[in-house]
Amino acid sequence: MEPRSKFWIEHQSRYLIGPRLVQLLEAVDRLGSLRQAAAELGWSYRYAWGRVQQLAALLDQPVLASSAGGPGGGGSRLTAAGQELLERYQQFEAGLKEQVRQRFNQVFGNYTLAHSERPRDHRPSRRR
Amino acid sequence: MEPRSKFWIEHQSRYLIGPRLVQLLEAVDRLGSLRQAAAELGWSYRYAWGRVQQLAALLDQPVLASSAGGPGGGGSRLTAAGQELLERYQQFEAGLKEQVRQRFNQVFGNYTLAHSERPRDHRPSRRR
DNA sequence: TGGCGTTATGTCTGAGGTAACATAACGTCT
DNA sequence: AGACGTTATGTTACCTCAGACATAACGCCA
Repeated sequence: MEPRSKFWIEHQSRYLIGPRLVQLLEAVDRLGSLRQAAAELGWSYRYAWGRVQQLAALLDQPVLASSAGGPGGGGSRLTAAGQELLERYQQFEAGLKEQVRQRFNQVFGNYTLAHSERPRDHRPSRRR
Repeated sequence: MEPRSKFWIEHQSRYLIGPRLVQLLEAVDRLGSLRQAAAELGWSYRYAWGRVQQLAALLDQPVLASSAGGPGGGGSRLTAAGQELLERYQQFEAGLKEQVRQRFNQVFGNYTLAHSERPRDHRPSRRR
């Protein structure tokens, strides 16, 4: 048994950013290209572009500074706003998964799935 | 901006239980009827039943002890296994949301959505 | 015996999120 | 001029899952 958790941030009750979009921004930052970043995550470029646009619309400012054409065909870099949001989210999420894991171990450390125990009051072979 | 989080537990990489299913089990425990519990959460009985079956299949043992017919038309109670899983999950989740909120405030407490700042190097009116 | 409220189960639909397909435009380099 | 790799964008298809609909069976009670 494994604990799972997900953390994200909303703005005006609309999804702003979460772990997957952050992964995308990290990849763009590292690779300098939205297309390459999408490919690395196994996303379609179209989808990745849409996610970035959605974020930019909610922030009311661009997340990527992009150019089509030019050396290498063009590329995308993070804007200062995109960079800052990325870094803040990374700090936000850092360690939280570990806290979840610790609490899970505290609570479920001595838990055994009961089919390894002998059941006491169990009607015999009443399988549906 | 609001932090959001979700916690659940998997077993053999398959979804076992999370906040919504726990809500259902709590309601069954309180009301003594799966149908009434589903109604309280706004679920269809069919859907609630399916969720419980899925959990039981993964646990390899029943979660509810049910009877059709009888006083009140029948009903469902939690099995000991269901009860224990419910209680452990409740302990697991308790307080975690608060920890998330605290970390969010630490990291984003002084964050201002940038359209309230004056941008420095911004091409004028380059709207798409 | 018929009504009632429940459990049990098969089947179908709808919505959201993801991916795929198809273009167009851009700028550099050969 | 043409090839290349990128950004930009509309449209379509799909897949999962939440939920609805329909039906049967059960056991008490009037």
